[in-house]
Amino acid sequence: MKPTVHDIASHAGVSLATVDRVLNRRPGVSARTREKVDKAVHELGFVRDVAAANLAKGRTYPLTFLIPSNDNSFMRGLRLALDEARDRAGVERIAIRLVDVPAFDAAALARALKDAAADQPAGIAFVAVDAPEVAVAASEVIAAGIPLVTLVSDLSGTERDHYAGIDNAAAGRTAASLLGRFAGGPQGKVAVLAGSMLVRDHRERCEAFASVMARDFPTLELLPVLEGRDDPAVVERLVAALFSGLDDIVALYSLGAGNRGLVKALESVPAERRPVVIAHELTETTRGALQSGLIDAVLNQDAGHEVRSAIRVLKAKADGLPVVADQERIRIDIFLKDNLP
Amino acid sequence: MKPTVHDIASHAGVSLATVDRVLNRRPGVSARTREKVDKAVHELGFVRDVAAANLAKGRTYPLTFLIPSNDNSFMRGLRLALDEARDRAGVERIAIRLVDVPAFDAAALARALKDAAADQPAGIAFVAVDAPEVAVAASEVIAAGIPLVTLVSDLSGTERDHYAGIDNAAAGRTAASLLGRFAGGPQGKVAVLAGSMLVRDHRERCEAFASVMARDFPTLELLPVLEGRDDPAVVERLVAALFSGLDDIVALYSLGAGNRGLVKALESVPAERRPVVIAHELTETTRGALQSGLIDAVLNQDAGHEVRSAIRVLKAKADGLPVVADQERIRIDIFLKDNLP
DNA sequence: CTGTTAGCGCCTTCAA
DNA sequence: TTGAAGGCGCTAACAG
Repeated sequence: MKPTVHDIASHAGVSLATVDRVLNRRPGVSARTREKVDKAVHELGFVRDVAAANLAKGRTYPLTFLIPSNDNSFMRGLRLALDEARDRAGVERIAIRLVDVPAFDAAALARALKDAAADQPAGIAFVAVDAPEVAVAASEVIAAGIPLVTLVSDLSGTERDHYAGIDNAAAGRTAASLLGRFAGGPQGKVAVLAGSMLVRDHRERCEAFASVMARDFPTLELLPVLEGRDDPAVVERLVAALFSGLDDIVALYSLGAGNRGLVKALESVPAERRPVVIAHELTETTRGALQSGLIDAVLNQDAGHEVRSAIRVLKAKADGLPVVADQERIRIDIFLKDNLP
Repeated sequence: MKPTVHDIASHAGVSLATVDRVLNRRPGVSARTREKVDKAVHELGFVRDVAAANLAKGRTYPLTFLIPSNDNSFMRGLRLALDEARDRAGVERIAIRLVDVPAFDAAALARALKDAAADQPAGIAFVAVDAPEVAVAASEVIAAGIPLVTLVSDLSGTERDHYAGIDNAAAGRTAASLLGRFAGGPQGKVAVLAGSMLVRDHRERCEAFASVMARDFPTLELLPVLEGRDDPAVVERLVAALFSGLDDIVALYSLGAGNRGLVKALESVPAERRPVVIAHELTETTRGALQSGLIDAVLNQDAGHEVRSAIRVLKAKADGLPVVADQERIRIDIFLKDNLP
């Protein structure tokens, strides 16, 4: 039978309360007593029952999520995932507060971080804009002892506790490999469409993509990166202009959001001139485009996984528990029309 | 504050025990009382705290896993995943019993199923061999009221409670799409290497692969399927023979296991004659082959996810709780050299 | 058929 | 610095 605190107590010859103090590293225990308890814990192989502990504590974890108020499917999916997490809030003893933040706005994000910290939540998760002022605000949060996790896009040069998102360099490389091999022919131009170079995930995807293209498919020519601000309207304009100008574009990598605009623009490109297209995030739009053949592959990050991972990590940090890095790695899903879920 | 059984009891004007009886659908409650309680539950929006319930029950779930005693990396991975699950056994209140079963042996599997059922575990998970005698044994397990889950490979024509594995038809289609596009040229032969057509996962992959190849890449010629019994030695022999005989094989789809043999055989194929290769399961071998360029893509199912899913489902079934189908879907991971974890 | 009572494993006052 | 006692939300004897 699994040993309990009672077993530890009797084995160490102390009371339950003392065992509890030692287990939770609370003060008011003599060194000798502490040692006795530690020894008993070790000898009996005691592992505390987290469920029972939480039950007794009745503790809930107020968590704050800062999400860009960007109206694209991915962010909507993220919100949906948060709503679902809320539904399980009771069972998991968490209380999620969702705060909207203007997109790509470092100053606003920094402010929001400080405001969130003022509430003293058990943890904060946020989609980072990679700017110094955000880094400063993040450091303050950490300094205040509040666990901090970046979500979807990471922050450079800070000691955030964890990053819940995909490896964006790997995503960029994968896109390049697929696109290069799908394109087939050795000649032609390749367009790259990003949201903003201000966010680290886009920058990383872009750089990795470019480097693999240069190495493995040197005869394909990369066009200058277009920034669509993850906004369908802007994206549509940019892509339409692109295809009305040039006529030897063989492939396009859309590494940001706003693919509604991309698909619209692609629809009016004559079928015989349509490029190989690789995009990010599986949404209604990209799913439809995959099925109709307008898009060839979609790289996806599962917002639900990211949210759940962020929550697990924040709870663990709040409890001072270690996180199993391996279990928290967010996969890059690759979807073709053939393996749509 | 979340309502508890106490709130329900006082709201309905009954005792705790009665509330408990109603909640757990135990007999010995008058229809009127039951209604009163149900009404209170509904009105207060009561959700029972599963953690507390389990604590009180002190219940553990003895689960039996039947795993083919096949010595390939995937099955070893599955065993590893089970070991890890065992480590968390205490916390999750499960006790896993692992039973080895001869591979591809329907009679032995049927017997093992009956034996396992005789122990009256809280649930059974098994890698199915798709044969009538197995179906019969499975029906008996179900009839005995023991939750039953197929793992990795499914069973036709039975009412197993759940299948914890990937969509193998989707995997076959995906392999065909990638292989066809990677192969580039329109001419050449394509080899298919399976483990055994006795298991449904291999059959499904094979059929789906063939049908997409026929539809989308009709000029590539499919060779007859080779059966390597998931055994590296057999696989090596088959592939070596294949390449010594024919000289216009442009691609190969390995849909089973035993890829150690495949890679060995490929290594001795002259570089300029090496085919596009798509294989299943990310192992040390396939990872190395991806990196060295011998294999172009690997489709993977995460054994850890499958085991954890099977456990969750079996527990839920044992408790008569519903399963969130969506959350239990096992993804097909696609790995290129660029997105190796 | 219904209620009382004593735990499950842990944490937390309150006293000593 | 230590211990005793009560309780978290739920279940399970055992009585009525």
